Amino acid sequence: MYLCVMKQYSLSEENYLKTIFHLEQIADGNVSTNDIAEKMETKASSVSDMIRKLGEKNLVDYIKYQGVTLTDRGRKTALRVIRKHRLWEVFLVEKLDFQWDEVHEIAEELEHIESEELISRLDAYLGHPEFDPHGDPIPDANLRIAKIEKRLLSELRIHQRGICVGVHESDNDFLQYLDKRQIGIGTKVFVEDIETFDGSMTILVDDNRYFISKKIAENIYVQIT
Amino acid sequence: MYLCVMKQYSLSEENYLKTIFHLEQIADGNVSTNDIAEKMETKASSVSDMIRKLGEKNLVDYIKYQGVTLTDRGRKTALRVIRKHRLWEVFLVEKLDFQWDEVHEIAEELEHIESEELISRLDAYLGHPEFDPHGDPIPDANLRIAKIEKRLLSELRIHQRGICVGVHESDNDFLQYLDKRQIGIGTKVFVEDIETFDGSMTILVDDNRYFISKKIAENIYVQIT
DNA sequence: TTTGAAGTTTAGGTTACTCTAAAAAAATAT
DNA sequence: ATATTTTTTTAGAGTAACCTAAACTTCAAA
Repeated sequence: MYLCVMKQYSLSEENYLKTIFHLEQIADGNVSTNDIAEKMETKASSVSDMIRKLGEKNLVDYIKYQGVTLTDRGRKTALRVIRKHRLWEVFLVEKLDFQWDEVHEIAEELEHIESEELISRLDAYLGHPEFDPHGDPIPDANLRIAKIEKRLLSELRIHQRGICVGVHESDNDFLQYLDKRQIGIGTKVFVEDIETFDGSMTILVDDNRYFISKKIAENIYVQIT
Repeated sequence: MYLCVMKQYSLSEENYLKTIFHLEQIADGNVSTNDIAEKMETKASSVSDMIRKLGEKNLVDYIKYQGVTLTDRGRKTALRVIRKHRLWEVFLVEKLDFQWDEVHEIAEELEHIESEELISRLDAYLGHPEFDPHGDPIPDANLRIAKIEKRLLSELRIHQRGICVGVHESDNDFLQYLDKRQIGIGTKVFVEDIETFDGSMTILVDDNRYFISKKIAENIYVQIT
């Protein structure tokens, strides 16, 4: 019996699949060429080329001018990469003491290391974590991914309480902004006041009172408590 | 003050430098195109192309038809890659419980991950190891590499004792051969007899007597005790 | 329903790396 | 010293990924 595990997909292909996966989560329908190009900081023509190729390999369903959707195979491949990315992030933070705003770029590289065995051992070594340092769920070995009841902090009403469970865009500057205020995954927040004019909020975190813009509130996920 | 750490060299360039470094260790003079081609399992013409390019980038000194030597810059780059490779091997064996014959291929990929910070933290996490699982010395942060008094087991004379400190070629089959006989780094061996005809040896390891061919003995490094 | 703008694809070119085949240089044997 | 073999380089071409510019669809406003 032969179990040939060879290089399946190129670095570039994996990155496209990952991006398409993320865009599918937001825009419910087909993902457009332009959206992919923007997210990947490349040109639409390059994207066109690549999705044709991904189509031929049965990783996406693609009709010209109509955008793409991942096939089952494509989605699984994307999830495998995302699993690796998030596990490495946990490793970097938990074992190597990186800050949560320092790990994304490194994990972008590590996520393309091939070995299945490596990932399964890493997963065990980390104690099968369910969430990465930004609160995003980690697909398990069967690529099943937890869905949690979360909503944006900006959706909370006055005097509601919540626990911070994640961030929307993990931009480094934003993560540092949170760090400075000691806001992280698990932090309890209380909405003291909401400015109806611009949607900005006054929140209580531990014994501190912070004034945050709507844009900030739209970037933090909470679970209502 | 700006410290711009950008992608210095391509995966392919790094692999060439590493190979040239290893070949320089063996053949004392210039390294030939053909030797590089053979070691890298590629064609001499590809090598010619690449060393011209490495020459232009001041990573090797290259005179046509005369082979190459690494420049200081080239050697440092090679050592940086080797440092990463060996540290990752330690990680895989010590933390993820891989066997010493399972780590080479994975480390071949991991060695190209960029971040200096990552390596410095990994190094600290592993306790600044001096040797990798095969007994090869790990260059330190300043790229200094330990030299140890080692010689091939085949060079020992009858009735001499030694401690196994490394292997010459870490071929997987060979490593498994050693595993089966419980021979590893630190194992004490005693040369009971040498067959003058073919150089094969009878050795004592713990309470076991093994008969090994000259080829095997030429692949094991020992320190005489 | 046309028409212009926006979005998408195609055509053709660039770069990095690889290859085969042929030419050139160096080493070796006669 | 010349001929033959080996080694090395060059020439020319292929592939993957990217780009610009031009052509083609689609969509939406007039």
